[in-house]
Amino acid sequence: MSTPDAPGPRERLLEAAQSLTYSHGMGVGVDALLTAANVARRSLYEHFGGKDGLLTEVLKRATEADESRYAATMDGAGEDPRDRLLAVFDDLEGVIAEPGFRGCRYLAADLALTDPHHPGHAVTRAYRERVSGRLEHELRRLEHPRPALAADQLLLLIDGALAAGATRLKTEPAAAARELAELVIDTRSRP
Amino acid sequence: MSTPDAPGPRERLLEAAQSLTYSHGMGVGVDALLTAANVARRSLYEHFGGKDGLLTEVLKRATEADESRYAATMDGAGEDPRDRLLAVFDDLEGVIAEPGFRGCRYLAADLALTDPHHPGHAVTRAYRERVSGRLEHELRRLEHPRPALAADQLLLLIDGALAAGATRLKTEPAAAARELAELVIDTRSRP
DNA sequence: CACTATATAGACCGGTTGATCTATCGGTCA
DNA sequence: TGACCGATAGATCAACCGGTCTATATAGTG
Repeated sequence: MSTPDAPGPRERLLEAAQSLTYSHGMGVGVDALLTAANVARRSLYEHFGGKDGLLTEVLKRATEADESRYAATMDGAGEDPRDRLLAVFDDLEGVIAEPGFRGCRYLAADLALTDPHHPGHAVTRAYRERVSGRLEHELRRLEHPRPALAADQLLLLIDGALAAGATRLKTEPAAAARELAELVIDTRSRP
Repeated sequence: MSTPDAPGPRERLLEAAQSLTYSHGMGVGVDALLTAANVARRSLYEHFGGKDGLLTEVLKRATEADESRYAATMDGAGEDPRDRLLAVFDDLEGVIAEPGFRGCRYLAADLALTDPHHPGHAVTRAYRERVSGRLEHELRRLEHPRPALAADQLLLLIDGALAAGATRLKTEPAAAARELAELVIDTRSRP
């Protein structure tokens, strides 16, 4: 007889925080989070120990979601590694075009969390390495001469496109990045 | 008989704010700024009208300094437009290697200033357009087939390199970006 | 000298921060 | 029924926020 939906306070808090920390930065007040999630103050400290714990968990959740998106995007492009890589940049266009787009959530988090020892940094760092690993994996399948460097370059293009998408509305960063991504991917040997 | 140095409170405040807003984000407290600058509280409101005014002026100063750096870097590379453009990416390596490097100040500011109407945004936007204009100017001198798009791509590479430099310590973003910049610059026609 | 502008130190304001607390409500299960 | 547990609302806390204030000190100019 229990309603299958009706997420608990922990879930509501995570969802509200995921949305608010992106739109208003990591500096959002606890009160705003609690109000948006309709959750008691105490529940935050019961479930996450404090604001930092909540923020860290939010980042973890976000990375999982984004990694799933990478996987789905690439799988949706078929088996060819080249198609799978370029699909990421095609998808970027939609990401940037989304209504409330404000750039890369993880870069914003790293810049906002001044304390270098904040646990959130480890989450974002690990995420980037996993994404880089996915890119490198496809490049290896293509027998790219420098898969590690090329993966770094593709990630650089992604970060650059997200930054440009957040700051230079008139440009078309996804298309610009995709064009360069093709050059990176199709490099067969040093010139 | 007046000592030529001994900057006034306004100058001291700007310098302290320029440093602290970069290392600790735009969220630094006014007290921290005043203490670091050794300036009376009132002076801040006399000279800048408030914290927002100070932050905006800090961004303005920073953009002027960075634009001078672009100009000096390019002029130091000689007359050839190709050399002048690549010098920017060579300089990037030094920028990223600086001790307290924390990524692009202006991207961080845009992400931190949640209010879309904050006057700081206009400063950063104008700065990016001027930098893009400098790049495009050199590309035109090279008779690049698509100077505007290529300038966007070079700026995207710069932002990507700065982001990677702040978040992925092991990689060499400046060199990676420079390599791609060469491809952008040397594009003579559509493939 | 006096006048004015500018800088200083620091008290003070209302509001907000993150965090801890008590008390109560509403189920579940024995 | 009654014990228990997660969740709730909300009072309360010290600390800090940006901003205004008064009073005093200093420097330059007439």
